[in-house]
Amino acid sequence: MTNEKKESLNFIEQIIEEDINNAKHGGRVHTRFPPEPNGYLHIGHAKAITLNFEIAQRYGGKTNLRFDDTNPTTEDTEYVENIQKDIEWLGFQWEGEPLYASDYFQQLYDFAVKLIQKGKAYVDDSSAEEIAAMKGDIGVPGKESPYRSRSVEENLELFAKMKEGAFPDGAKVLRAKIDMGHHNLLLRDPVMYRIKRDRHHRTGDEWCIYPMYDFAHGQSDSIEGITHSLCSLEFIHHRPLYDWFIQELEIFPSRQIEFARMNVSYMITSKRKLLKLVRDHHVTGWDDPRMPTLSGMRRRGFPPMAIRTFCNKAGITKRENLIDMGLLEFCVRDELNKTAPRIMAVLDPLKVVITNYPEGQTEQMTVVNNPEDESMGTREMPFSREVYIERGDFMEDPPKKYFRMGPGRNVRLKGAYILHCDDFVKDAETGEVKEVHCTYYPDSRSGEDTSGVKAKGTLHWVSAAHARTAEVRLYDRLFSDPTPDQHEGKDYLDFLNPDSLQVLDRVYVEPNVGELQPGEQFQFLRMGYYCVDPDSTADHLVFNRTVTLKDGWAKAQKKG
RNA sequence: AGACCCAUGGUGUAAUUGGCAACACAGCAGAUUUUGGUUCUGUCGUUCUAGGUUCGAGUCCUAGUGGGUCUACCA
Repeated sequence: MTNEKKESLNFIEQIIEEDINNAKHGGRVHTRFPPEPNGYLHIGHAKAITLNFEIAQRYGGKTNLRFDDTNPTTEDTEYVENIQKDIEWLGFQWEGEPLYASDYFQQLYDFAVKLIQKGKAYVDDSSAEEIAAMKGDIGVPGKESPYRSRSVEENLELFAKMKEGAFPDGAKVLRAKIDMGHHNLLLRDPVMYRIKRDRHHRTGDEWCIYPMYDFAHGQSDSIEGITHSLCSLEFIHHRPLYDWFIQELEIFPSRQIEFARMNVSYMITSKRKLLKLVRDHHVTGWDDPRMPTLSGMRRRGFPPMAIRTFCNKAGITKRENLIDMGLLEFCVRDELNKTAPRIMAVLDPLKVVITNYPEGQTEQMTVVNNPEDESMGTREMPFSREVYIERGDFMEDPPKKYFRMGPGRNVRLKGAYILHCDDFVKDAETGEVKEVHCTYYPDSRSGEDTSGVKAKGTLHWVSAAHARTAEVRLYDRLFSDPTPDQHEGKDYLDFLNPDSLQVLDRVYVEPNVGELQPGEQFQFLRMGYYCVDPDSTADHLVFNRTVTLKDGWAKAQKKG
C-alpha cells in the first residue's frame, strides 16, 4: 500500500475505530437512518444520510433504513415513498428491505410489560395538563403523580386494558418510574405510551396505543443490533434515557452518539417553515428548485455526488455551524464542470448581421462538447449570415478592459469566425440597440485560422435561422439573508428574495441538442449550468438554471 | 434559575493525541486560456479571557466569558 498522508478521523470515526480495536460487538459496525415519514428530506437529512451510509461503508458495515412511524396522526405512505426515492437518488442502498418501528409494536408492548413487572413503569390517569404541571421546571423538582405507587398487578391490568381500547384517547398514559427530581426533565417519569385512535399508515386500526419516541427509537436500534446510533445534538439530553431503557430491559446495548446538525446559509430546514412556503405558494411545491429539499435540489440540477461531497467537506463535529452556501455551489460547479456537455444558448438575444457572408449559405462548425473531457467528443453547429449574441456582450462605447464586442473591435465567435464590428442600429424610440453589423474574416475559421487577426475576446452565439426557442427559469437564492429565521422580531418570510425566480421566454438554443430528457444537464457556454425541467416538452423546451459560472468580470464591475 | 454540550483565520474543518498551527471555500495579485469558466502560482489571515501543570499547552486542570440545548400524550 502507498504511504499516503494519514487521513484525519472525525470524532465518530475515532470512537468506531476504538470500538473495532477493542473488538466491541465483534468489530461489527451497523448504522441506521431513521426518518419520520411526515415530511420531505432536505439538505440537513442529506448530511445524516451521507454520514450514516458512508461511515458504515468505510468500516465494512451495514446501514438500515428505518421509518420512525410511531405517530399515526402525522405520518403517511406518500412520505415513505419519496424518502426512499431521495436516498436512492443520493446513491445509497440500505440493508435489505426498509424497516419500520411499527414492525416492532408487539415487541415494544412486551418490553413495556417487562418494565411494569420490574416495578419500573406505571399507568397514570393524570391529564396532559396535570402531568405538565407536576413536571416542575428547570431548577425546580417535579411532584410525584398520585398514581405512581399503583401495584404491579393493577398496572399490568390497566395497561392491558389500554391496549384493548377500554379507555378514551388521552385518558391514561404509561410512564417510566425514574426520578421526579432529576435535573434532566426527560428523566422525570417520561411518558412511554399514549392512547391514540388514529389510523396508522401500516398497522391500520390494530393498535390504539402508540409508543413515544423515547420508548421506540432506542429499542428499535437495539432490536436491529445497531452498534452506533448517530443523531443530532438536540437528542443529547435523551441519551441517559436511551441508556436507562436499554439497561432496564437488558437488551442489546446500541450506543447513541450526537453530532451537530448542518446549517447552510440562505437555507432553512424547519419542516414547519418549509411547509408554510409550499402552502402559501411562495414556491411551487416541495420540489420547487429553490427549496432546500432533496427533490428541489434534484429539480434544480444539483448532482447527488456534489451534495455528498458538500456534506463531507462540511465535516462532523459538535459545534454550532453555518456553512457558506458558496461551498455547495462550488461543489456543484466542480462536479458539473467535469460532467456537463457544453452547448450554446443566448439568453438575452441581440441580432448580428454578417454583411459579407453570403445570404442563404450555411456552414457546419465543429465544436468540442467538453474541454475537460475529450471522450465527450464534438458536435456540429450551423453557422449563417445572421446570428444571435448575448446583449451584454456588446457595448456602444466599451471601456478598455471590456473583452467583448464594440464598434471597430474584432471578436471571435467560439468555434467559428472572427468578426469585425462595423456598425449598429438603434431603435428610434427606445434607443435600444436593435442590430449589430459585422464583417467576418473568411480565413479566420476556427482551427484553420490564417488571418493573423487578434480577437479581443470569444463569444457564444447561435445561428438565427437554426436556433430553437426555449423558456429558461433563472433561479437565485430564496432568501436575501443568510439566516432568515434567526432575527428576533422578524419573520423569515420578511427575507424572501423577490428576485429568486426570473423567467426568460425567448431564449435561443443551438439546434443540435437532440432529444432532451428531464434532468439532463448542460453548461450553457459562458452562462452557467442548466438542466431540463420536467415541464419541458418537445415543443416547449424548459431549462432551469442550476448555478451560474464564476464570473470574474461581474465581480470586477461591482468593485467599480 | 439548574443541568448538559460547545469555543482554532471571514466560513468550515484539521493538527501524528503534550512537540514548528495546516487544508478547503471565500478574498486579493499574477500566469495560462478560442468559456472573464477550468487549470496553475503566489498572497492575506487563526488558537475566547485569566490563572495553573509542564522543558514545552490549540490540546491537560481551575475559574471566568460567550454561544447552544432542555420543561410535547411530536420525532
